[in-house]
Amino acid sequence: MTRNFPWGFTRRMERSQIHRVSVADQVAGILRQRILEGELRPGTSLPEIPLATSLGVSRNTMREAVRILSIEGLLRRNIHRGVTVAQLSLKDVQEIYHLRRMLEIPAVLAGKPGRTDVFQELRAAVDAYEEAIRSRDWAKAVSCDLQFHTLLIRFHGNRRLESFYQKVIGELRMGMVLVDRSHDNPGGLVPVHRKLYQLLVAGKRKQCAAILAQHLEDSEARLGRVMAGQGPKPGARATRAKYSRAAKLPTRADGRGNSAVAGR
Amino acid sequence: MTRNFPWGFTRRMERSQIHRVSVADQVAGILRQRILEGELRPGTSLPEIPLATSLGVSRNTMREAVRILSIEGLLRRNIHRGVTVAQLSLKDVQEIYHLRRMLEIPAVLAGKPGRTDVFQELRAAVDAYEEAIRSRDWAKAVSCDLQFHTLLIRFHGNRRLESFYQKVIGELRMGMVLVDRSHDNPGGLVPVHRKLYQLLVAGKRKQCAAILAQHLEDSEARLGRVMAGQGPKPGARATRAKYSRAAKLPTRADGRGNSAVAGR
DNA sequence: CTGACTCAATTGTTCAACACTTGACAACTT
DNA sequence: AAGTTGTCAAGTGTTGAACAATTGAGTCAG
Repeated sequence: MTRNFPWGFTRRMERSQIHRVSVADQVAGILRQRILEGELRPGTSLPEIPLATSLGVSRNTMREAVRILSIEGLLRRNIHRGVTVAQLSLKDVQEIYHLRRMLEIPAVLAGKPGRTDVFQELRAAVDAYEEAIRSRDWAKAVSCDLQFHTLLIRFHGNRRLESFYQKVIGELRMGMVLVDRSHDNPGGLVPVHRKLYQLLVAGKRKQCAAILAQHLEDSEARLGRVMAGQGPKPGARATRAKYSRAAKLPTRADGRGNSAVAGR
Repeated sequence: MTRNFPWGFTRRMERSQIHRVSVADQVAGILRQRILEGELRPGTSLPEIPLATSLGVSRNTMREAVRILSIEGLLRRNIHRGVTVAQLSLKDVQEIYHLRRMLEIPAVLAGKPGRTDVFQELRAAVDAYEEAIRSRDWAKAVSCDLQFHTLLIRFHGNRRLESFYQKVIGELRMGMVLVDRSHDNPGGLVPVHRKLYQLLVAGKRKQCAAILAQHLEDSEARLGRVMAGQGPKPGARATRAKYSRAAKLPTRADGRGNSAVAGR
């Protein structure tokens, strides 16, 4: 239904391009990105006022943003004691991998050859993964890794499940930045993903599921090892976040510039 | 670690019983209850200011509560157009039942005889269900029904999964109040639940799973029929909620009375 | 060393004001 | 009459300031 207009726009463009997200959502998106990218480490304390002024928003707006993220599980809120970036325990990791096995394996088994769209995206994710490894961009590599698995979930064709899975994967990513760049074999997982993809397009679902199960097992074991290694450091707890007034949100008067702020 | 004190309290009681929930959470709990009980029907519009004054809280606090519920999926927020109680579509119902099959059936299959605690709670849920039917308390009956299924999920032993399932079930309940009291055979499901319970304690998991699958199938079909029957009524859309200043939150000066407000 | 007290810092909550959108209605044009 | 353009009220988004409540740390007498 995209009607064409003489001046070259379409109705659809008019609606979709215009920047129509609340400031609180944008702030939440920025914080989410910083947490997921590891700039804000688990356990970091986030006082409202400095955080708000550093982003150039009011305290109320910042509180809304913080609330969004604490409901999403990225922040932990202790009443009258402030919020901190959530911290994954070993038990959390076990729970998350239990979920992954529970959701990803049936997803693979349900992956019908008809979903060519998903297959294409999977292929793209594997390629991007390989490219990220080649250029030693570890952060992007992690993203591609998780993107691949998120796409597997799509075979279930269930929006609620997909958003739940993304939330879970987000928590995991927060734990993985704790692993930092201590990857022992960074590129080792590309062939695994490629193999999974090939088995999938070949329709060999059971074989694919078996390899996936093994892959998840390995992945959990590796993360578990790293987390056990660098246990809780009581001295370094409650790190205070440093703020720079550099990255401010655009004021309304400044214009409606960057629209690529929203998270996920 | 519950130390006893001369005046008869324990440390644990001191911490847990004291009313230490933010007002916004309480407000969210109240609204959640009203939505889930059907007092606020799907599609109802909820303007901030009257809603805030009717509960005796400030507009900001009400916005906090609304934010919580919209992230939970109970409210739908249209920017600059206000919030409405979320409305389930037929597709939503299909999605939810897909999830239920996906989560409940493996849960039953994973139900080991060792979980006597869960078995006891299941038994209690069935009994309460029967009692609710006997006393024709349909709202409570629905609660017991859903409580039974929530307990099944506990066999997975995964907190994240359980909270996700509860959220999904909450949405479903919102749809079920739409069904209203049009239950054709109200008590018909008690024997099914009892049968499920018995098969479970007997360790006959596969048989139990089969009956559960059938039960979910029937349940989805019935809900689908009812929803198809009373389709969207364009005239009755955007109903405005009526507010009575009767039910106000206790002011701080009034005391720290009711602590049973928090949701879930 | 313990316990009571003080005090600064931070969070929870409220209030009032302004900016911005939206939907509806009246006025206007053709 | 139909469509377009002002106008306006109602409601939401955001801000800034204020006050209440809680916490954690420091102080000081016993």
